[in-house]
Formats: sequence, C-alpha cells, structure tokens
Amino acid sequence: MADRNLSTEEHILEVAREVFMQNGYDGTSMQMIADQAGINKSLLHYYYRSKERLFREIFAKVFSQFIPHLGVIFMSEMSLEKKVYAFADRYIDVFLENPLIPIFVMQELSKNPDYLTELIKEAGINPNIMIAKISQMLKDEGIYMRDVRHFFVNLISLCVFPFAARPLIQRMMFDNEREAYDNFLQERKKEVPQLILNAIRKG
Amino acid sequence: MADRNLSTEEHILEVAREVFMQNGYDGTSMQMIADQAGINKSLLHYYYRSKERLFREIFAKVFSQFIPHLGVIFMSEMSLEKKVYAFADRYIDVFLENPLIPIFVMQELSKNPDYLTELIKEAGINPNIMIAKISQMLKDEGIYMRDVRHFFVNLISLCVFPFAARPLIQRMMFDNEREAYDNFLQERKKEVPQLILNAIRKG
DNA sequence: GTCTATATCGGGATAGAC
DNA sequence: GTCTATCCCGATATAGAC
Repeated sequence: MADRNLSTEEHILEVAREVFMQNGYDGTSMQMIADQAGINKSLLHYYYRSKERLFREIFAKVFSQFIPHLGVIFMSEMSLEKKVYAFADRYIDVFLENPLIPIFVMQELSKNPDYLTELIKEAGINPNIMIAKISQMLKDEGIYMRDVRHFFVNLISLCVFPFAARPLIQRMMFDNEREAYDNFLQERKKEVPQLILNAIRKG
Repeated sequence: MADRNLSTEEHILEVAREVFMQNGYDGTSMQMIADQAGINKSLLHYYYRSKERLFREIFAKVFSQFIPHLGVIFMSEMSLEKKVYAFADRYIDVFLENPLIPIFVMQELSKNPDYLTELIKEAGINPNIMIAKISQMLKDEGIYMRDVRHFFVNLISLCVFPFAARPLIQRMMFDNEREAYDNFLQERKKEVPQLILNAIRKG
C-alpha cells in the first residue's frame, strides 16, 4: 500500500497492474484488486467501467514500458557492437526490475493477439526499417546473413527467455536460489553480446 | 471431434488438452470442455472428480512430451556438435507440431511452480549430471566457459522462445504470415547450432 | 467520490434417475 | 456410464444512498 498520496485513480492502476501481472487476466477478479487497493469493488467500475477496460489500459502501459527501447537502440547511430551491448544491458535491466513482464505479455498476447496491432503503431516502431538498417550495417562490415531477422530473434530470445522460463530454469539448474539466478542474469549482459558478436564475425 | 473410437475417458483427455492449452487453466471452464467433447459437464467429474485433477493429468502429459528429450540427447554418447544439432532439430520439430506447449507450460508454471518438483523427478532427469557431463566435454575440446549453464540456457532460449513469442514476432517481422514464420523456424534448426558452435569455438 | 445492496449470470461440484 | 436437476458460490456490473 505504497503511494498513499496518489489519486485514487492512479492508485488503482498501480495495484491492478501488480495483480494482473501476477495472475493474468483470467486469474484476476475485480474483488482481488479492490481488496489489494483497500477500496470497494464498485469504485473500480466507477473509474474504469469494466474489467476489460481496466486491463487494456494496464496492458498498454506495460507494453510501452519495454517496446520503445527497441526503436531507440536500433535506430540510433551507434555501431553494431554498441547496439548489441546496449540492447542486452537495457532489457536485462528492465526485466530484472519487472520480472513479470515477459510471461505476462506473452500470455495475454497469445490469447488476444489483436491488442498488438494498435499498440505497435502507437509505439512508433517500424520493424521493417529497423531490419533494413541492421541489414545495411552488416553488409558494411562484410558479414553475410541468410535472413537478418535471425539476428533480432536471436538477440531477443537470449535476453528475454531466461525471464519467462525462470521458474523452470531456476529450479532445475540453480537449486531454486533466487539470488544465484539473478547473478546469472546479470552475467548475461556480457555473455549474450559476446555470443552474438563472436558468431557473426566468425560465421 | 476426431478419434471417435477412443474410450470416453481418453477422448475427454484429448479434448481437454486442447482447450486447456489454448486458454490456460483459469481461462478454461468445465463447460467449454464438455461442449467441445460433445458430452455433459457432470461426466467430466465422473471421470476426473475435479477440474484441478483433470488439469494436473494433462499438464503432466504435456510436460513429459518434451522434457525427456533433454536427457536422451545430452546423456547420449554423441559428440558435442551432434548434440547441439540433435537438440535444435528435436525441439523445433516437437514445437512445430505442438506450438502451444511453450507458452502453456511457462504460463502455468509461473502461477504454480510447485507442479514442477515432482514432475522432474518422474522424468528421471538430473540436470546436475547433465551439466557436469557437458562441462567435461567442453574441457576436452579445450573450450573455457565461465558457467556452463549459459550454454544450456542459450540453446534452450534460441529454440523455444521463438515459439512462445510467436504472436509478437510473427506480426512485427513477418506481416503475420504463418507459413513464412514456419519456414523461418525450420531454418533455425541449422541457424541455432551454427550460432552456438561458432561462438563456442571462437570464444 | 465512495459506500451498500442487489441483479444476473456462470463457475465447479454433487445427487439421483435411468 | 450418461443424463437432468440442483446447490452454492463467486464473478461482473449497476442502482442508489450518502
């Protein structure tokens, strides 16, 4: 019950965010949110009219919390190497601070992919331009790739998946020790770029 | 409504599997399963007593559909290179045939990680031994890694994440064309091992 | 703006007829 | 083994008092 000085409306949004991310849309009831926020159920409807609308607002917020970095990093004027390091650094940090984002977003998008179309437009991201840009940079370095999209998918997979699969990996490989796994994720800020860059330069 | 010659009990299991995987535990009602199976709600309870028990049985089945490969491949006597190729090949095939597995498993495990402990025991998998074995193989090839677990996490991430994040990636990078993305995933059977092996040998 | 009370529906689960 | 009928609860949502 932090942030008592927030307006009720903002307080609800903050609490609902936590509950939705923890339990997903279907696993969350308005009652749970109301309890957690210390208010009444009907107040939720007063501010947001329906569970669906409340959820959408939160989902958009969560989405905009990590998607824009993509464009910022890859449309910048850094060298390819710098971009790869910047990406790993940025995203691993974001998810260390908000560990629930990956699984939450993937879960909800798989049930309702239509959220996506509008959200990407809003974010001002144009993947095709990003792809073309990186494609050019690779050519300039004399590197050939069958399909540059592998480059992106590799980088994203290596950074994001360890968060999404945390329950599985942490239990299987880290005796379920939270700190050990957090350290491991920190290490990946260097490990992932090295993997990607070594392979590219050798390939 | 395939497999009309199956016993009702097995038929339920098959239908419930689809519905649960599509919608998750919370997003699935007994009514949905009954309708889809062309039977009555109470018949579900007759066979499986509760939604929870029905779900657990299915979850265990799904889990055992992909986890054992891990042990088979990495405890085998193949060369390291062969193992990496075998892994990518096997898992990408499994998930191409059952695309919902990754997101389903991660989703449910994140809500209830306790399913896991027993299931891993049942699968007869011992990650520590696998890690030790690969660690030895790397040494034998004169390759140094800070932590071999990065090797596993990299390999798994690269193979599994593209399925889990399919809605996102397919829409952003493939104009939402299913076939194009399927081809892309096929390509990764070669692409991923090359990435891993190049990096290891260079590193 | 915040509450109580209530309407309406769908959920999981059981009893009992056949 | 399969159905209908029913119980009980919790879900979203609204009406209306304050």
